[in-house]
Amino acid sequence: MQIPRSLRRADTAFFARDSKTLARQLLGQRLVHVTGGTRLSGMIVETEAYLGVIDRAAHTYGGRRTERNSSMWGAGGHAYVYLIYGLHSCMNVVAGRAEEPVAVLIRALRPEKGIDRMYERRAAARRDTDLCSGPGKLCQAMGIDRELDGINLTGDRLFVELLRSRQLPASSIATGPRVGVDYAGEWAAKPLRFAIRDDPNVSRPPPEQ
DNA sequence: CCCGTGATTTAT
DNA sequence: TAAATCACGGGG
Repeated sequence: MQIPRSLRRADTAFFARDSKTLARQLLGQRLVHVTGGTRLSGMIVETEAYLGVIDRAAHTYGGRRTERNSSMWGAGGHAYVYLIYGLHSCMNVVAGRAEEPVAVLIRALRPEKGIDRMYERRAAARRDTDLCSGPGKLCQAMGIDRELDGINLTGDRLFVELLRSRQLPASSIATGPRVGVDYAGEWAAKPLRFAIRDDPNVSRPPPEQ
């Protein structure tokens, strides 16, 4: 089968931008994990931007630099994967440049390849929209865990395929406050969550603006 | 609504 | 060294 010429991989330059722009730019692109000789993939339909040292909701707020968040301090184009609530992995795409600890949380995918494998990994899922409709769910379905923390996203294991060269029109992007950051004061309300409007795989539709 | 679950962070 | 926290998900 012919691979479309337009299908290129996101490179270092693609990731080296501010996290808010990258969060929008990632919508409609494809996340791929090659594992155990098989390919699992899904189209990114929901993201959140984390703005680094100024952002009270970010793990790097105030310049915090710990063993857990060290991937966020590296160059853009690497993964930041961490465990939350002792149970669930969450995957971020590190944006910007080294020493600028900004990232984009991947919150939901539309499952594409390896859907049968995803069901095997996620016993609780009843339909396709249960597979990747949340940051923990998609990591479980895609087999992404802390072993992949710090991995280079321009390599051959975990990467982004660009399905569109332009970002989606603003009219098809829903925005809203980020999820689960109520502790973050004024930063909790900022519209830093982005989703493809009306996509059934979104973890929860952002409130109407 | 509540609760599991445990690494990480922060307080003492 | 101890306590609190937590970018979540599943089951009532």
